[in-house]
Amino acid sequence: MRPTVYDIAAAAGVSLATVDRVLNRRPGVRLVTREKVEAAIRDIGYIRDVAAANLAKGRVYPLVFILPTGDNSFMHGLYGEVRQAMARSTFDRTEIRIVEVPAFDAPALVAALDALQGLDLAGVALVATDAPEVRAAVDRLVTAGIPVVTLVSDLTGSTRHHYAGVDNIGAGRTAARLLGRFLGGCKGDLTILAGSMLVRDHRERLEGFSSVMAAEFPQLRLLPVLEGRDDPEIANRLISEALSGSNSIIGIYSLGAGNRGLLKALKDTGQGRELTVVVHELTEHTRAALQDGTIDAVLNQDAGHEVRSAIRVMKATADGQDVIAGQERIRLDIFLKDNLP
Amino acid sequence: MRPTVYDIAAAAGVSLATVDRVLNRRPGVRLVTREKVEAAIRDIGYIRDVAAANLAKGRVYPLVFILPTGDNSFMHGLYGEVRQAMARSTFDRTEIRIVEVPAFDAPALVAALDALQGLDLAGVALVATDAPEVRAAVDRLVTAGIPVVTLVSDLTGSTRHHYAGVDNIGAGRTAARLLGRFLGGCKGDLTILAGSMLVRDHRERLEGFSSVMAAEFPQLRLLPVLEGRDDPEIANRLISEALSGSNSIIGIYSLGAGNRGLLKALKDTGQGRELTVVVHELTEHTRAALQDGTIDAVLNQDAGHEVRSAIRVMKATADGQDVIAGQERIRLDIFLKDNLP
DNA sequence: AAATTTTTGATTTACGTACATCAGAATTCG
DNA sequence: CGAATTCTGATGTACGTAAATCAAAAATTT
Repeated sequence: MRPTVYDIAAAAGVSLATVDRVLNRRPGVRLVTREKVEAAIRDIGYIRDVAAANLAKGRVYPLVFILPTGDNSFMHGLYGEVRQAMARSTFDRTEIRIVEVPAFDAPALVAALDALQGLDLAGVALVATDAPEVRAAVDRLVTAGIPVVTLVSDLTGSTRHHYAGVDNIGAGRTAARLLGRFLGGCKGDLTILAGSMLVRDHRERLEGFSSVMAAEFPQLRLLPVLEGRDDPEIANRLISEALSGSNSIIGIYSLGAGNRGLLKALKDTGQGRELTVVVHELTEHTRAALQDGTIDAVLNQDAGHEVRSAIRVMKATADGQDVIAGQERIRLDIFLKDNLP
Repeated sequence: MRPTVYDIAAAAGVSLATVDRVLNRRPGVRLVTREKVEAAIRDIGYIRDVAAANLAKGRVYPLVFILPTGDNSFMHGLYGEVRQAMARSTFDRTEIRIVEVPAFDAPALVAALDALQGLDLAGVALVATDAPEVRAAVDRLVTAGIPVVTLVSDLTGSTRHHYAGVDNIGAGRTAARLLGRFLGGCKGDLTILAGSMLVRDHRERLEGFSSVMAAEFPQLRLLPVLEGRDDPEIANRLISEALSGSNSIIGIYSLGAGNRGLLKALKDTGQGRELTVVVHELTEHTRAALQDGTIDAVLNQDAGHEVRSAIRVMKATADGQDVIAGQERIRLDIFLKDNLP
């Protein structure tokens, strides 16, 4: 049988009350006594039964998700996953609140973060816009003792506890190799569509993509990056213009969202052209395009996994536990038309 | 606040004891009373607090993993993951036992399954060998009320509750497309190395691979399947012979385990030849080979995810709860040298 | 209607932990 | 040394559920 608080008391030769004082960092225990109890805890290998403790405490985990607004399928999916997590809140004792902020808007994000100061939260998850002031605001929350995890896009240099998202440099590199190998030895130009260079994930994908392209596929030339702000309308316009303006484009890498617009442009302007296309994020639109051969590969991050992982990590961090590392690694999914879920 | 058993009692106008009798299917409740209580449960939306219930019951989940012996890295990894799960057993109230059976040995598997009859188990997970007698043995366990999940390789037609593994037909198809596209328009022969056609997962991978090859890459010819029994020694011999015997081989698909032997053959016999290689299962050997360019892609199933998923599903099935479907889907991981974890 | 059986209620203990209260012991201070 | 302070113990309640016991009520049978 797993040892209990009673076993600690017996082993340390103290009363239950004292054990409790030590376990819950309550005052009124002499140093020598405290050490005696802590030694007993180690000796008998006591592990707190979190379920029982939570029951006794009536513990709930108030969590906040700060999500960007945006009319693209990926964000819709992310919202959906958070809402599903809210539906499960009775089971896992969470109380989830969603805070919406405009996309790519650092000041708004900072304001949202600072508004959380002083609230009794078990964790904050945010899709980070990469800016020094955001980093500072995150650090303030961390200093205040609130677990913070970044979601989808990281904020390196900050003191956030965890990042629940994919390795975006690796994603960009992978996209480059897929495009490069799929194109065989063909020579030509590649168009890159990004959302915004303000978010770290997009910058990193581009970085990874460019470096593999330069090193291993020199016959492919990268055209200047188009910024579509993850907006289908803008993406459509930019890609249409690019395709109309050049005949040497043989491939496209879309590293952000708003692929609905890209696909429309491919249908309208790219008609009849032999294009190899790799995009990010599996949505109903990209799935259909993958199936009908309009695009060749989709790189994806599982939003559901990201949200669930973020919640697990925030809860564990909140009560000082550790997590199963392998379980919290967010994988880059590569979808061809043959392995769609 | 979430409703409790007291709220049911009040709502139904009965005593706590009666509520308990209904909730735990204990005898001694008239039909009308039972229905009154059940109506109240629905009305107030009562959900049992499983943590509290388990605490009160002192519940543990005795689980059995039936795993094949075998000297290949994938199985070693699987064992390792189960052992890690055993190390976590205090936390999730499991009591895991591993039963070893010879690989590809249906009678042994049947014997192992039947030996579990009558034991008070919360679940059985097995790597299935696909045979009618195994199916029957699994069905017997299911009939006896024990949750059964298949791991890695499925057993369709049986009444197993769940399959914790990848879609192997899709995996084969994906391998075919990767090989086909990576080879550009080249014409030539492909060698296929399997473990055994006795296990469903290998048969399915081959089936998916063959169908995509036939339909979309007619310039590539498939050589007869080599069966290496997931054994590095045998794989080495078979591949060496194949490469020595033919100069028209331009690609290899290894759909089973034992890739250590394949890699040795590639190094010894395949020296200097331009081969495009796709293999299954990420191990230290295939990882290194991917990195140094010996192989081009690795398809993988995350053994850790499979084991954890199997445990979650068995526990949930054991107490009649449902699971988060998306969380239990085992994905086919595609690794290029750029997205290695 | 009495005797019997079946249902139901009331109450208690337990699971492992948290937390509060109060009395008594040990320590420190003056 | 006694008084004040700090520590420690003993005890009880709570969380939400399970499970057992015994008495009382209701239903059924005779």
